[in-house]
Amino acid sequence: MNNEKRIESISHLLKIVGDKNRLKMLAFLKKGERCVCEFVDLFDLSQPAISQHLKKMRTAGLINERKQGTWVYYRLNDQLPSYVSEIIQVLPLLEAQTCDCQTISKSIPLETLK
Amino acid sequence: MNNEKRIESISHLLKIVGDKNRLKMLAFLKKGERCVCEFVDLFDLSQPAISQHLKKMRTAGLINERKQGTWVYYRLNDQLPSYVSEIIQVLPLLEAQTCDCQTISKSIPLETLK
DNA sequence: CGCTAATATAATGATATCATTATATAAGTG
DNA sequence: CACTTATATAATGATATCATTATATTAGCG
Repeated sequence: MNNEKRIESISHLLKIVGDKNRLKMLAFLKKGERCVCEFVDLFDLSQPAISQHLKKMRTAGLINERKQGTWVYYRLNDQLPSYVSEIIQVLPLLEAQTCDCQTISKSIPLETLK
Repeated sequence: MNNEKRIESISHLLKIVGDKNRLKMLAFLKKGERCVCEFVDLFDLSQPAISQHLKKMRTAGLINERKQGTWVYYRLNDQLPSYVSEIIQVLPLLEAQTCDCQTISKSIPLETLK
């Protein structure tokens, strides 16, 4: 890849990572896999906005998805470019703010309840 | 600084760094201090556009300036956050494409010619 | 199979970003 | 001090980005 293309690809990835809400989502994923509905509960954004952010990050290779019935789980890609890993490292851990039992039960896959 | 503010400040910096032309400018600064006129010669951008990009990067603390007569020189700040250093490290070296003697003489401070 | 819940996509409007042209500032020079 | 050169700032238009509302899709369930 020539320099121009290389710089463009870095730029593209940094634009995906650089959005405030997406950074928060990445911070939220630091502790592990999360269900879409957890983002919807935690973030002050509409469900379509969440879905679109997740799609951008998935398309850019930042996160991976796993579908389980109606639910979709996302996790950090473990093969990220070093400079992206470094960014994620400096992000604070972001936890769910409130202990909303309904939310939690919704986010647990059926199997684990059996 | 709370998590929200911290994430916002990271986001802000990544947006400054994430622009394609600014990334190229940072790549161009990897080899050392450069005069504004060198950017104007090398980049396919108007002089005001260059000036505005440099200002954004200076305001964000990415680069430092040194004025010498009419000329203004910029260099990478040597105290960058780790994740920014990492980005700059992976940038390819960007050199002036053509050996334009007029350009070079313009960019050399008077003293060095005496 | 019809209903509900979870998620995705489409359409659209608001705002941010970037580039350009025009103009200002400030230093050097005859 | 008028003129030129280097750089910065202002004004403005084009495009990109982001959020919302509306709608589609898909899985599970009675």
